[in-house]
Amino acid sequence: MTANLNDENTPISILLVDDHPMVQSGLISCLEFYDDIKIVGTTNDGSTALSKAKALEPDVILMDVSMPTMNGIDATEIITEQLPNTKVLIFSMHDSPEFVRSAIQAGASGYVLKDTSSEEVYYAIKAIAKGNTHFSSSIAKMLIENPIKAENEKLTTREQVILSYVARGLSSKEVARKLDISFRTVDAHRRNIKAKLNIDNLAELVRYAVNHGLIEDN
Amino acid sequence: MTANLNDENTPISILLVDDHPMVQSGLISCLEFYDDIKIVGTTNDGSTALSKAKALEPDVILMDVSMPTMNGIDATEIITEQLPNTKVLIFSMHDSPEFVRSAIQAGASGYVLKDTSSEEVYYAIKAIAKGNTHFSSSIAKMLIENPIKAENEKLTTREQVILSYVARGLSSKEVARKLDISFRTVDAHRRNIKAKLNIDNLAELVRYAVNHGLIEDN
DNA sequence: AATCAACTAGGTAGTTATACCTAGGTAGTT
DNA sequence: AACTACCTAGGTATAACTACCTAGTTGATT
Repeated sequence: MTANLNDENTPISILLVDDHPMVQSGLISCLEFYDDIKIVGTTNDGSTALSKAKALEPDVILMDVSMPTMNGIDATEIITEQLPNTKVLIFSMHDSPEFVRSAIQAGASGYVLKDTSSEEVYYAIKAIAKGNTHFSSSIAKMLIENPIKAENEKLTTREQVILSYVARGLSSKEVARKLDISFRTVDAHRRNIKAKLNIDNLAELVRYAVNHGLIEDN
Repeated sequence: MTANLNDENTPISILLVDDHPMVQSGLISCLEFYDDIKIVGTTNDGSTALSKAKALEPDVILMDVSMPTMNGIDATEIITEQLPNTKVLIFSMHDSPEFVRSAIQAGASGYVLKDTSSEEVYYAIKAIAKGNTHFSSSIAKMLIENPIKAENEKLTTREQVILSYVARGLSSKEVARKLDISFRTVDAHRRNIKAKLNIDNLAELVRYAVNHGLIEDN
């Protein structure tokens, strides 16, 4: 619980991205205690996070997932591609396998849940700034129990799109019109999705979509 | 933005209930600025909130909704029943009509979203401590557009049972066998449910059931 | 060049859901 | 006694979903 200096003299620069003012305040008040890390900017949305990241070139971005106009996963994907020296630490309340998997595939170096302590957030920042990774213990456990599915068991991008529409209540015909494909194709995708997930009714499919973040829960 | 004294000399006592340490820290650091309110306790779960509320008898409880072991709505229902002098202000990121309606019916005096500023949280606390109510503007707008349903628009017990089976993935025939009634009857119930909820497809019905706790979200 | 995964799409048939209709029995209220 | 809400259930017809089948195109990999 003591303030540490990192190896170099310059503290780790951090950009906070979170649309909840209280979470921002909490992070600021908890992290300002450490003098080897320094918050150089804050913002509350993925798209402004892009411009701020380019302007500030922070060492680490603490990134929320659900935000207006651009979510944290999409922002992470762009940032890690354009700014290879900037590491992204996801700070989210969602612990579903799909969210975590998406974050990792988008290039995030770590994933901590919002119910973790400030100490752990600090250590996670230090770890990923050094080039390592850090995941909350429950996330790590989940990744072990629910390993990233074998390639042939995952839903493809197209299947996820189809499922998200179906779970929103669109019929196969409506999805077909939306995507400008035949309803036969939508039908085939639905069958493949259900086969992959070992589900044989629409209700469970909808619950799968809700539980895996394929759909907003309004 | 100046610190105010309230009418009496004793500040408003507040119990924080939120399972996110950063949100707690944020609220503490933002609210300690005002000397007419005082945080007398914090906890991270609904069931411990009950015991702390009884022990501390705070004027206001700032209550999160989604928490482990007991959610904020259930805790609010018990607290407002047993401690009529304690007001509950829901502090949630969920803005769906169902959550808000449940909170109000559970006896909450106000509902603010987590993306609101510390000033608004402060004013909300002051308002409900005086016996008034306070809702975030988007919540208030939503309540006007989507008014709380009248008693005759709520689902009956039988309809809830039917819906819970349907949302689990059972067909009308299967539900009929389960309840030992005709599938025609199940069908009629399904139509009535959809008419009441203004929903015209199974997917939205399932999501309604999930969002209303009619079904475990495994 | 061959293979494979993904996306595409059609045929046929059976099941299920949905939308209309009507209507009887029961329990509680006015 | 009349009214109402609720649960019950049948008829009919259409729309949607589901399960089988086959098969072409594309793009990446070997």
